[in-house]
Amino acid sequence: MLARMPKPAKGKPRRRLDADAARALILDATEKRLVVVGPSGIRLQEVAADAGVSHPTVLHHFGSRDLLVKAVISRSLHAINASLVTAIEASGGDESRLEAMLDNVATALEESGHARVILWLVLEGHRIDGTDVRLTHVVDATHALRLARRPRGKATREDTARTVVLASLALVAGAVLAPTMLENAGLGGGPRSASDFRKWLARLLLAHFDA
Amino acid sequence: MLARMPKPAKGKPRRRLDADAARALILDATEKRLVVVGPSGIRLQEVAADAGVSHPTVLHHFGSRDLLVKAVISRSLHAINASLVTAIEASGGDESRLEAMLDNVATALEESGHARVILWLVLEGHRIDGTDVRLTHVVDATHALRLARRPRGKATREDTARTVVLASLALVAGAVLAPTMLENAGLGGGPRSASDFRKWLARLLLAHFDA
DNA sequence: GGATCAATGAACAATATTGTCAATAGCTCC
DNA sequence: GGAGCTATTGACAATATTGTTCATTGATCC
Repeated sequence: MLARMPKPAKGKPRRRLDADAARALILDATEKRLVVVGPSGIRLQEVAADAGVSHPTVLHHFGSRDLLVKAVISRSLHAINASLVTAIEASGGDESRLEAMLDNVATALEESGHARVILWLVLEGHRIDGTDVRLTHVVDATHALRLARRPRGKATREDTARTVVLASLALVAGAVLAPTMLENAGLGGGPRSASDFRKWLARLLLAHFDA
Repeated sequence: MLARMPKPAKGKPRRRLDADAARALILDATEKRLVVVGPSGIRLQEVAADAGVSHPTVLHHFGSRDLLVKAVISRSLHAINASLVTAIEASGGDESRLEAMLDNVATALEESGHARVILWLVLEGHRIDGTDVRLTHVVDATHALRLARRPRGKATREDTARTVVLASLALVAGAVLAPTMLENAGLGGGPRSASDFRKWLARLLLAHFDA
């Protein structure tokens, strides 16, 4: 007895999207939370509210909170990969434009909070294997350019790989703590300081390539 | 009526520490959690279990979860500062030992998970102002050594500051994602690879100083 | 030994969060 | 218009987490 209270027959209009659109909408909201609070900070109610649905709807489309998180992580990693590839390719093959390339990658990492996502994932112990982020391609391309620029140089691929790793570390970490560190080191604050730092880094790396 | 059920007079021996010892014990347990799961991942029950007390005891000593987290963050930042200072001082003033210094700082950042704590804090939006971490001192010391080494050089303090920032970014970020990145870049995995990378970085920075 | 003080924990309360279920309501096809 | 499908949601359940209360108990002081 006392069957579940039937609805009072109120008429709040209900929108209905097809499954794919709903999933995309929810994933968008989830990704925003991912950037800000990380995987473990994602809350179904907040995601649902941001997406403009109720939280059972989220569960209906993704099965569980865990599956939702996995889905958004997977989608984010693909997006990160794509944005990095385009950022690098947009800089052209001219390595004298290394500065522009660093700027492109840096903005790609900062906007949409991709750098934050990478750090969240690493801190929380999620695996980021070669399927997700491909550094070897960057290394190969960079090394080819380097050899083309200095045909007689005795630059090893190992050296180029380490240079790429250094730049990656600086850009990923820089996206979240360069402001703090630059300010703290006596260099000014603001985006200008970070931009100048990248410019300086580009010159440093080029000088290393030319050494 | 029905007053709270009195204890069944069981006799589990109860240890009793003075407040400072208890606080230290609890802070130790909290810091371990901080390194692994970050500030927002700290749970009173887990901390209490690790410390061997009940969770009301934790609240008794710290007032609230938030105050506990603030206390452990404050203590961790002081510890980080101290360990970095000793790591740098232990490397001596000889800048040809830059490699040793980078190794010392790197191990200081990795052991006890100090690098992880720094990144957790930045990601979760906690302020790390100049009171906590002092880079200007490192910059000043480094610049003085640089000038002493190359008295006629026209190295600016700005350049030295940027070099220090680059090294800091590489070491902090490297502590958590160097293994992934090195492996991903085609350089091997394991601590050996990271150590080689730091050695390479030391040579790069010294070369820059000598340029 | 006895009194006093503080640390401790069992039980409870309150809220947050995830997940379940069944009824409702858009949408498409006929 | 009607039937079928399923996206949607209100209500509920179950657990997790933080915080409170109070009796107990270890330690110190006299």
